[in-house]
Amino acid sequence: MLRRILQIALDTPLDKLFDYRWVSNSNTESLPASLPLSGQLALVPFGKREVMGLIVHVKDESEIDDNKIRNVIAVRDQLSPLSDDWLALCRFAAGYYQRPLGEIMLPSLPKMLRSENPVSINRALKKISTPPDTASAPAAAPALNAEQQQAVDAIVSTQKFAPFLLHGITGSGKTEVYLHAAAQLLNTSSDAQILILVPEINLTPQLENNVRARFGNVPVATLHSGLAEGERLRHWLAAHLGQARIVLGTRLAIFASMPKLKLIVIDEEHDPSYKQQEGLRYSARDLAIWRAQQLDIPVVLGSATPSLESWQHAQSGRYRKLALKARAVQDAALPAIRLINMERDKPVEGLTAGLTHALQQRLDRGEQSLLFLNRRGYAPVIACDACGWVSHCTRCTAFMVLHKSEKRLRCHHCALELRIPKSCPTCGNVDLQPLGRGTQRIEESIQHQFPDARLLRIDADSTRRKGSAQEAFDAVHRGEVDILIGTQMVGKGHDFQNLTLVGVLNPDTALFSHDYRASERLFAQLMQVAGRAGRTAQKDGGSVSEVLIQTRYPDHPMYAALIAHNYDQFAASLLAEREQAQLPPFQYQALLRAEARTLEAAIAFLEEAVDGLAHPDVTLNPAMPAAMTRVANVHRAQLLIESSSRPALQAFLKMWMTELRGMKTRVKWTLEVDPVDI
DNA sequence: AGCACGCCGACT
DNA sequence: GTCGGCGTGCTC
Repeated sequence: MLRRILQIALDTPLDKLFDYRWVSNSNTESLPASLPLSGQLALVPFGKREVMGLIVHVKDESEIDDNKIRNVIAVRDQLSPLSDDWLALCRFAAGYYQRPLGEIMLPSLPKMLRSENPVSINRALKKISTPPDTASAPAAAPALNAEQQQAVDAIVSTQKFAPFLLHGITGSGKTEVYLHAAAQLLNTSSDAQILILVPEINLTPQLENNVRARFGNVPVATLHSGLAEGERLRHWLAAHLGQARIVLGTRLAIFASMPKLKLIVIDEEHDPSYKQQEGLRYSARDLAIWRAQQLDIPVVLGSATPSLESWQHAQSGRYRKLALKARAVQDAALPAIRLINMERDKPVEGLTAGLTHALQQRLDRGEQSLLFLNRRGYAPVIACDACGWVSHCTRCTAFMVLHKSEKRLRCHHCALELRIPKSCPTCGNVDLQPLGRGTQRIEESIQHQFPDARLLRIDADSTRRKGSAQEAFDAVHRGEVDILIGTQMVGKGHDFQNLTLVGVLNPDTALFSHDYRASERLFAQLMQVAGRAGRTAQKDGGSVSEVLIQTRYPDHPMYAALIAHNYDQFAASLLAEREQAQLPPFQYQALLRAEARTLEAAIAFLEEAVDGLAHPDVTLNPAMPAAMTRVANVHRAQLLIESSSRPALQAFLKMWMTELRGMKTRVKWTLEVDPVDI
C-alpha cells in the first residue's frame, strides 16, 4: 500500500501549508497507482469544508501530529501538473507581496478547475484535444521601417533574459514590432509560446483582431476577467497544454501556465491597470520582468510614455531601449498641440471661444471631434448659493455627484443614491446650483450650441451594459457621430480615421495634485488622447489634426513638453524631482492600510503596529488618515514605509508581517508593496 | 476567509 | 421558552 504526505497550499489567509495523507486507492496490486505530483490539484477536507488545494510538495514524513493529518479526497490527475517554473513564480509573488502562497496560486486558476466536480475539466480537455478550427489566409504583414526592423532583430536575436523598453510615439508601429518578433519566434520553434499583455482587452479590440488576422493559422487564447467561466477554462487549458501559441490577456494573464513561454510583451506598459488595486495588489509588469528573468527569455515593454520606473531602468542600462522615432504610417503628421489660455478666453458653459470655433470648423468640413473630460456625471456637486450647503455623501468623505438624466445624486465611492432634493435641506432655498462640469453637462452644452451635431458620450455610465462600449466605438468608426465626448475610456487604443480635433477640457487639477504621480499620468493620458487624432494621413489637402487644451496654466512645463512631443525632456525633469525628493523609483515603498469604525481606532492600530520597531535602513513614517478618509462609514488610515534598499525593505516586511499576524485586533489591515496611489 | 460554538437580549 | 446578535477560536 502506497502512502505519501502531501504538502498543500490552500486559499486561506493562514500563512502556511497543510499536510495531508495520500493512500493509494488501487485495490489490485497489478494496477500501479500513480503517485501524486507537485503542481497537481487536490481536493481536501478543511475544517468543515471541502476545498481545492495545490500540491507543492510530496514527502514521506510530516512534522504534524499523525492523528491531526486527514486524508486527501481526490487528486486531479487527469490534468498535467503545473510546472516548477509556475510554482516558482507564485512563490516569488507570495514572498514579495507578503501573502500566503495559496492566496496567490488558487485564485489565479480558473474557477472550474477548482470545483469539486471534475466533469467540466474532463469535458474541456476533450474539447481541447481536437485543435480548434483556425482561419486560413493569414493577413500579410506590412513591411517594417529600419527602426522597427532593428527592434525586431534585437528582440529575436536575444536567446536569453533581456528586458527591452520599446519607446515609440503613437503611430510609430510598436504593434508591428511585437507581431513581427512573435511571428519570427513562432516560425523558428515549433512549440514556442508568446504572452502578450494589454491594459484592457475590451477597450482595445484592434490588437486582438490584428493578432487573430495576422496569425490566422496559429491558435490564440485570450485571458481576461470578462470571459465566461467555461471559456476561461478552455483558454487557460489551451495555454497550459501548450496548444495556444499566443496568449493575449490582461494583467491576470501574467499567471497563465505556459510551459513553452519564449517571449513576453507588455503593451502600454505604463498603464495603471497593470497594477491590481484590490486583493493581492500585484504589478503584472513587475512580475513579467521576474518571470522573464527566471525563464531566461526576452521581455518587451512598449509605450509612448513609459513609466518612470521603466524609463529610469532604460537610462541606467538595466533595460535596453529601442526607440521608434518615425511615424510608421506614411504621411501621418503628428497632431499640432495648442493651448487655449482660459484666463484670456473665458469659457462659456465650459467651452472657450477658441474651442467652439474649432468644433464649428470640423462640423462644417464633415470631420469628427473628440472632447476629453475625465469626469463623468453631470456635475461633481450641487450647492446652495444662499446658505453654502453642498451635497456631501453622508457615508464618505466625498461629494454626491449630480446625474441629471437619471435625476439622481450618486456617490461614486459607495452605493448611495438619492433623488435630487427639490430645495436646500438646510435652508429651503429652491435654487440649488450644479458646480463644475462632468461629461453629461458638457454633452448638454454642446447640444445646446450645436443643435444639429450628432453627439455621443462614452464613459463608464453610458457603457455599463456589456458590449455597449464596442457599439459606441463602432458608431464613431461608421461616421455616425460628429462630436464624441468621453472620459479616459476613449483614450485607449481606438484610432478614428476621420477625427481631426481633440479638445481637452480641464486637465489642470492633476498638475497640483498631492499625488506625485498625477502629472506623470496626465502627460501619458494627454499624449494618448492626442494620438487619437491624426493617425492617418490627411492627404489631398486635408487638414493637420489639432489638439486644443483649455488651461489656466499655459506656462506649466508639462504643457511645454507636451507641445514639443518631448517625452524625454519631461521624464528627465520628473526623474530629477523624484531623486531630489527621494521618491520612487529612487525609493522603495510599502503601505500598511487600516480600516476601522473610527479614525482613532485605525490610527491607534497603526501606531501599535510600529511601536518599538526600528530598522537602520527602513523609514517608518507616522500614521495618517488616508486620502479618502471615510468610505461607506469605514474610516481609513495608512502608514508609509520607505527604504532606498529593496532587500532591506523586503526583509523588514517579512519580519513585520509575522509579528502583525500574531497581533490580535479587530481592525482590518492590509499591506501593499509598491503602492501607486498613496 | 469560512464556519461553529457560545453566551446574552427581544420576539413568534 | 427560542431566534439571532457577533466575540472567539480553529482549520493539516
